[in-house]
Amino acid sequence: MNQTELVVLAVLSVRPATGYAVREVVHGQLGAFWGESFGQIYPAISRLVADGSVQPVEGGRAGSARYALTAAGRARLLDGLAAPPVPQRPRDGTLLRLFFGDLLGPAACADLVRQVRDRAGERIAELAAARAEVEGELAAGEPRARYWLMTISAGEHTARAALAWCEETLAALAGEPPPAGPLGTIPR
Amino acid sequence: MNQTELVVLAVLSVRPATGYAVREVVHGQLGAFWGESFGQIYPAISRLVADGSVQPVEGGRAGSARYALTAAGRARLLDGLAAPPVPQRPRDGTLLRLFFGDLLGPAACADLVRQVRDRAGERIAELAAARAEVEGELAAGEPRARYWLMTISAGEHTARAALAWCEETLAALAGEPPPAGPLGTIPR
DNA sequence: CTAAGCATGTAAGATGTTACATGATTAT
DNA sequence: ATAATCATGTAACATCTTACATGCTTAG
Repeated sequence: MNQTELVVLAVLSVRPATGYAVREVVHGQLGAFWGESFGQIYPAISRLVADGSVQPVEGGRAGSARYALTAAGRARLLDGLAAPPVPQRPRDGTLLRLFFGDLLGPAACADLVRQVRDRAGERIAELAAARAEVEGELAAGEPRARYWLMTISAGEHTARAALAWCEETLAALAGEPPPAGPLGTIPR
Repeated sequence: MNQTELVVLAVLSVRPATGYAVREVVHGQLGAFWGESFGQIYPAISRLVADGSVQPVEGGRAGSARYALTAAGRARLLDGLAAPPVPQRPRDGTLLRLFFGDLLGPAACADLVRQVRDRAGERIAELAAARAEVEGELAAGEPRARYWLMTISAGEHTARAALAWCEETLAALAGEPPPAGPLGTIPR
């Protein structure tokens, strides 16, 4: 089972849904740490139907199909969740550019860092809103909300760390301008 | 130009190298935020030779070729670095499993978090060693070291944030055991 | 000599993105 | 009506991993 099939099974374990709705959940609820496109989700659902993990059920609008987990699908989901997470290949374009910052220059580097900072700021606001909502659901007696809060907290820690790093790095980029040799010093 | 070609050009901008040595640099110096396999690097070098960005030069052992940036390659490198970083699709298998933590159970979730914590701890140690080395190079007059330290600092902030989140999350997983209804309370 | 490390490359298959094509339903 | 949103799917292409096959060089 691949990662896309795993997340589709997980989403369908909550309630039956159309392919479109699965993607909505992935973007909305899991978007902070997971992404899928239609081009992956629809073929994944086809495979899951073919292997009996999932079956179409009533309840959608005409011309659309909602899918529900079968018992076999639930078993496969639990297997997949129990397997160790697949590590993701690291690929941070900002840090790559910063590592070769002497080619790009300090001003362009500062621009990149400011973009990271701004995105982290927006992210913190989004996560605060999500936290408020999920805390409400927890208070309303939704026991899974306690797990949802852990993932929100992960995002918050990460975003705050990014913010702190950005401030530190912007100071470093501004405070020690490139050794362009101020008049009076003799570069050698 | 794709991301692999960009990083190959960037590495070759430092000094000419074999494909094998490019990969060594990517793993060793950039490994904290970038990854490439031979299956990507060798074809990328072929394409860069074909389009004149890179050319074979003398200096390797027999049967191997070292490659150097051409003027055109340097121009393409600067273009590529100036382009906005390509955002990476998020895919955190640990957070996915935690989000659906009620399916996996609190004990398995705690195991996952402990693994993240242990990896973060190792990472902090590695980064401390890297920092010491790069600070030495900065003191020895290597001006690019100041950029290298910024990327090390990013790793440190991220790893410390991960550590803090893990401790918090382990406490949450242990402190509020699953609402299995202690004797005396009436679940409804 | 022989093992470890240096070095190159390809082929198959998995994975993932993007754009396109199509059409139903709902709200304004 | 008509625009926005819901909904499904495919085809082309790009990307990436993994395993395999091969052989040189250097240190012990």
